[in-house]
Amino acid sequence: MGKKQNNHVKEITSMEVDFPQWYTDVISKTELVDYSPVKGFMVIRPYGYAIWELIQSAYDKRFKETGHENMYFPLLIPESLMKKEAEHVEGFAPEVAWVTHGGDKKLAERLAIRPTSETIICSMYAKWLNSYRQLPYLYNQWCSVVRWEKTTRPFLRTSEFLWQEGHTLHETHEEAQTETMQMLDIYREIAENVLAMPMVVGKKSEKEKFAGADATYTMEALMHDGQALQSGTSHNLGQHFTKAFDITYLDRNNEQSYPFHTSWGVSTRLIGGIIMVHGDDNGLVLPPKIAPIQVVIIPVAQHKEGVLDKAWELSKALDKKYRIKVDDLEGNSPGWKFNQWEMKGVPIRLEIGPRDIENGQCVLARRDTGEKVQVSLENIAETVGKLLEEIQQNLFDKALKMREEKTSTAENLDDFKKKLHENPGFIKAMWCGDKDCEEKVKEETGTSIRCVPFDDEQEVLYEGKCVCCDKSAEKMVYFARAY
RNA sequence: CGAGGUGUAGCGCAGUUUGGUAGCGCACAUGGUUUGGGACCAUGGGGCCGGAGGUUCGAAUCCUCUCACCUCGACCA
Repeated sequence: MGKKQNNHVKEITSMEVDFPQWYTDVISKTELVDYSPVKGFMVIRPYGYAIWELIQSAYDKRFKETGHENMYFPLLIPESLMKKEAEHVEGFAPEVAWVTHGGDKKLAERLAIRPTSETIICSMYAKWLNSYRQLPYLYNQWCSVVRWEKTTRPFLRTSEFLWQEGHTLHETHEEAQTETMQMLDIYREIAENVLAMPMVVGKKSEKEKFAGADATYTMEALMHDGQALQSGTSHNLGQHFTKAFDITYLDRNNEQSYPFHTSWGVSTRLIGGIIMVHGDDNGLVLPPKIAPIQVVIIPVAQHKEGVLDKAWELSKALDKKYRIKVDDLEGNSPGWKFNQWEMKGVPIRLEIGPRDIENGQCVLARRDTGEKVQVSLENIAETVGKLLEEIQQNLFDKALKMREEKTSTAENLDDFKKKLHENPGFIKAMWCGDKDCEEKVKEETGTSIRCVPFDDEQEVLYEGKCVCCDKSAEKMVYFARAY
């Protein structure tokens, strides 16, 4: 695996040596993003955007299968609307960007650039909803939102990010709860099956929940450096917003009622997760299902008779089912191309040269293991298909193994600090449920409660007490440092 | 917002201590030889040194201010 020291080649910093630098190197050298002229705002380049489009379509498909429709609301929200739900304003106030002028003229009322759209959407739902017959409302929008962040990192925390936000209304609290859980499930399903990122799911603590929610549920992934990434949240908003926005309808008993409300979102942050979960010292490793290029065909000795023709012939045999690229650029050696596409995380490299053509075979190299095999050109589509599936599965398995290796159990604070220091990652511990303890742990260890697993995934780790105090422990929770 | 760091060609850097008007590698362009793990030769184009002010005969280099970006903390998807 040793890389040649070559001064004209841009190297990626080793992730062991300097993880943040590794991340910055990877995202810029693979041309996923670039920094824009405005602080905190990133340009998503074609290769990065292609990944987003694939993530988007995987989620969008499931949203639609579960009855949701897409819509679009304006970017700007009047200040008066923003202020209607008290907790919500308070939570978002510090990071809202405001439009104050139209041309040279000062506006009568400031307009918020949406940090999230609950308020404006509720204001419209209030106009539209009259009867229980219209419920449930199952709507979603794909858009970007702006939150004026102090420190930013591409994909993980930017002042503008792309996401989807679902906003639904229901007749009953139970129905809203079912919806909230259904969407969390879909989030996890796509994250695990498509992005190959194993998730820990559960409920947020009161301290960590969304501003204005009854309850927030989350999926959390563990990165290579042992930090957790909140990867998607689903909120049961109860009637906080529907009351604040006076959304009423005539219910089955012919009485005016407030509906129950949910919202849920995933964002371009997922791309950051994919990079940090699967990546290695050679760069990106993309799960086949969201790789913009699944197979890159590299002709070897492409000037020789028949090589390029064969490469294109193979491309045609594969491109009905898979995303294929033939790298026939002259002037770059095959070796250079191997390294380039490895860095960009393409799952399979197909090498085809005179020798292969003579033998009716080609070489397949997989990105996840580096393994190279010679395979027959007959049934190449089938061979490639199987290998892509294998890679997809292997990436999930590897990520799960990594997470398990980086998950420890702690019985008390000293134990906690020791484990965290020795093996940064998730710390499972029992918790009494008090905010004081939650804050104390945070202060002393720098970790927060990432989630409280659901009952069916609860464990009794050890007999007795809260990790932080003498009270009896109510729940097992996951702690970690987080992005 | 607190601490540290960096701004010189598209990218990576040298030059700054000891001021004299900008250099290297890669990339790019053209021609040729190459091609199974980051090829080579030749020729060529491209920067006023983040910005402003000051000191000086003269500033990338010294001084002052400022801006941007990166990293680490505190806060948040």
